Amino acid sequence: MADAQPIWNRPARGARGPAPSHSRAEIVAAAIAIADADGLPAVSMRAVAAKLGTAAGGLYRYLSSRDDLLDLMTDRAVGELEPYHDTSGDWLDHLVALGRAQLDLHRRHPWLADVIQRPSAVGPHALSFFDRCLGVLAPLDAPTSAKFEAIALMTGTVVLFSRSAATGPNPFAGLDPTAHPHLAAALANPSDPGRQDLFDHALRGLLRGLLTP
Amino acid sequence: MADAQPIWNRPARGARGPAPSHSRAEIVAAAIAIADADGLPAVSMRAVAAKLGTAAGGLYRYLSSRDDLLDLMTDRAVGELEPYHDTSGDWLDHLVALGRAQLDLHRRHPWLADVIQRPSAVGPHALSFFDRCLGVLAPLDAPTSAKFEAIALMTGTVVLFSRSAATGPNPFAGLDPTAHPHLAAALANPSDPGRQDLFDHALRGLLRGLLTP
DNA sequence: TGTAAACTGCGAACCACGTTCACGGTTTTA
DNA sequence: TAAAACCGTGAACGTGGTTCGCAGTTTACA
Repeated sequence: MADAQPIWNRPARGARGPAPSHSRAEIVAAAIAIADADGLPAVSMRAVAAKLGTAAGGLYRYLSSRDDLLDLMTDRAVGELEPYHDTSGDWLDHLVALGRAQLDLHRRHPWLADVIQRPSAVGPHALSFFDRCLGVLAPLDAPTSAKFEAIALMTGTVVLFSRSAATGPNPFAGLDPTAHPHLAAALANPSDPGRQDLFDHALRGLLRGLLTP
Repeated sequence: MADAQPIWNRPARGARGPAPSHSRAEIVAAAIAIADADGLPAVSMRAVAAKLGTAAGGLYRYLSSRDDLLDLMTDRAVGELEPYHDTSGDWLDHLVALGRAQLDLHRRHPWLADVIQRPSAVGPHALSFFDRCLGVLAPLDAPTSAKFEAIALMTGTVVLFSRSAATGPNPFAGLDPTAHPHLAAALANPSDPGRQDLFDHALRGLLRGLLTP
């Protein structure tokens, strides 16, 4: 009953009692270090507590659930996108640059793709990012709903490319060419252009298609 | 060591011994029923086994892990998209129609969004769907990589809309207007056009932007 | 100043989960 | 007919999130 509010609006500690040995920031940092090194499944309460030299149950003095921890991790990582420098020039260039920064962030923290979609993970830094994108789009005359979709799908594109970079060999091993003729034909000719600016090109096309009449 | 192959290439049973009381199809149907009713976390081995009136350990005669079960569930659900009727007319209209069918599928099985991204979930029906999309795009003169991205992002759009329909109230409750001015302004004027064809419009814009020079 | 309330870290415990295993019974192969 | 392969069962293992009681510590208040 103590957490009717999301964790960002909850105070870290009360007034009485001894000073805590740790802090939310310290716990979140340890959890992110584990996730960066060994992946999200390795982020167990016991592992995080062990990295801090404490017991698992003690973490619940600082958070009320593992989901809270994931939310804090997410928003802290998103905070690495700041500070945002000033807006100038074309909105499309600017938004693509924001998307590329987001992609870099996801490459640094591959676990982000697995936690970022949960609604509870929208924290203050995520709001700042969202607000920033809307600011870039402000001079554009497009319906608000279209701008919302565009930003959401930009993140979707980031997740897509981040995941495809982290995945192993393609899942099309040993498929039947007669059953899937078009797929076989497409895989036959490796007409990949420069893999470098594939992301830029895709994101540009997406945004232009979504925000241009 | 028995499952070096993905589960679709593994035989269901051996030659000797008594006839099995169940089948993979029956198990998958029970699991899907549970997921549809109570969500993906409710799909535990024990719950699926209980619905079949058997013990949890017995399921491992048919599958080798819970991930296998999720893979089978995914591909079976994707199979509901078939049969595909003949191609005719504009490629864009056709692809949007495929996307809408995909969205209907995700509304019927909201848990799909949480399992569809895993690489191991690409089964024969998913390959058929992919091949079908490529067939629709065949007359189009665009690089293969662009077509792949477009199809992947189409699925991303479906997941986005499916999730936003399933999510509760918006996560922008009680935000600080001074900290996020653009966001507050955007939320102030409810300029939502008809929520009906929002998906169609977004998907059209996305595909056109991605596949048009 | 003293006492009660609120807080701290700690460890044991609970429960659910995925998975394994030995067992007795059943069907096929040789 | 005997051996081999398979079946379902139920108990068990290990791990995970979470709860709880305990003893010690700090603050608020009379």
